[in-house]
Amino acid sequence: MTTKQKILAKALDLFNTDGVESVTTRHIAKSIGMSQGNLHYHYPTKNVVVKALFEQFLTEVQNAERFKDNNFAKEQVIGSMKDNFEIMFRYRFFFKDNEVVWRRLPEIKKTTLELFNLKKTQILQIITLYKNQGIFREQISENQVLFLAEQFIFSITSWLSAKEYLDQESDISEYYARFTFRIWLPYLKEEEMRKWEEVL
Amino acid sequence: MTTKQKILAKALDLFNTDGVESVTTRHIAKSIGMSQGNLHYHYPTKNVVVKALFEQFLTEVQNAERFKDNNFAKEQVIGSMKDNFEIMFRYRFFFKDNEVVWRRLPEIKKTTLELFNLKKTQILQIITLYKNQGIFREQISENQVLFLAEQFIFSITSWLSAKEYLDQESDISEYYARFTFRIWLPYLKEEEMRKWEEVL
DNA sequence: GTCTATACAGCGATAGAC
DNA sequence: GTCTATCGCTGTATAGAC
Repeated sequence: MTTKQKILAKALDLFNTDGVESVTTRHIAKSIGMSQGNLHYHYPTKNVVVKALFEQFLTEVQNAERFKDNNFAKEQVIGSMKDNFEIMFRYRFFFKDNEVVWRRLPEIKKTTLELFNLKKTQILQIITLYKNQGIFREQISENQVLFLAEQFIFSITSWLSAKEYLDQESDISEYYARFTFRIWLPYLKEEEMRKWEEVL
Repeated sequence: MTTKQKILAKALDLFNTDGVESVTTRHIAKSIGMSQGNLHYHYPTKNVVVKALFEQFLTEVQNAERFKDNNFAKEQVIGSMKDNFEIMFRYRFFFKDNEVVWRRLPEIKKTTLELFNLKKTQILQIITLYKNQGIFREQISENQVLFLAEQFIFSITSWLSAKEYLDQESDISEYYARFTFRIWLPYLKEEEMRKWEEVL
């Protein structure tokens, strides 16, 4: 593990537990056992550390992308969601303290919104596919299906903020992947609903 | 308007737009046109200002409580939600920057969680009532109804964080009150669904 | 109540020796 | 690469005059 990697790992750890605004370059340096001056040799400013972490996050998300082969089976969807949630959880300060980070580095806000817009497109694709396969109830209006997509995005973007309010679970990522997936159930035809409930 | 009120009003304004962590007592004092020393005469520390704002918020929420007469009609529920959302929006830094506030003042975290637990009890009450009135579809499992309550809480607690990710609307509180209410629709019997859709 | 002045701590960041 | 020392700045909080 290089010095730069050590810095990033410890910074991520501290940002997640104590918050970006209260963790200083001094804290990071001290808890690795290195001088603050040396840290600034590797990363000239605190913002550069944050940016480096965000790059790391983006890379991990891209590597975890599962839908390259256009396989949108429900097990695939729920698995992909779990992957993404797991990564988001490791970099959770970007989402729990998003406002603080965004004020410091507006370009991170921009990229994050772009990323979730991409996810939204994917979800609409999946919904349309499912719709054509006839798994939705006929009584569900067009409007309500679009609403389903919004709810989905809502859940994906906000589960980390909501975490504190709902009852805690051991495996947070797993829990919320299933939670988010459960949104679909009442929209499905009865026989589909049962099949999906088995997966959850 | 007393000096203390002026300070609170301006502090709230600045906290909402620039974030608690970056707004200083100097900023607040300067933008009212008073000295920083004087501000500290009225409120000894920044945390006391935050606490005073939270007290104000709690008072407003209590005064807006509509369910004292146990009227749980859907128009009443949606109206109450709009009221609450409107208040939350005015004090939005407590929810958008909740982590920052909670790190500074853990007692605010405690009270906030208690408040939403109360809301959760209310919602379960309402759901049970509606269930007994037979408005839910028979196919919906017991589990799924409990899930509905969780989703509801999820929406109520996180709409301000999610705001940025979804498409913006002019009247945010109104928009999200309806958004949250729409969660119910696919759980309802067909004739009820239509009646509810009219309200939205 | 309101002001000015000031003490003090902690921050990000740099300089220079090794 | 790594260290120590230090600068400049900003934020919180207090003291004392009016």
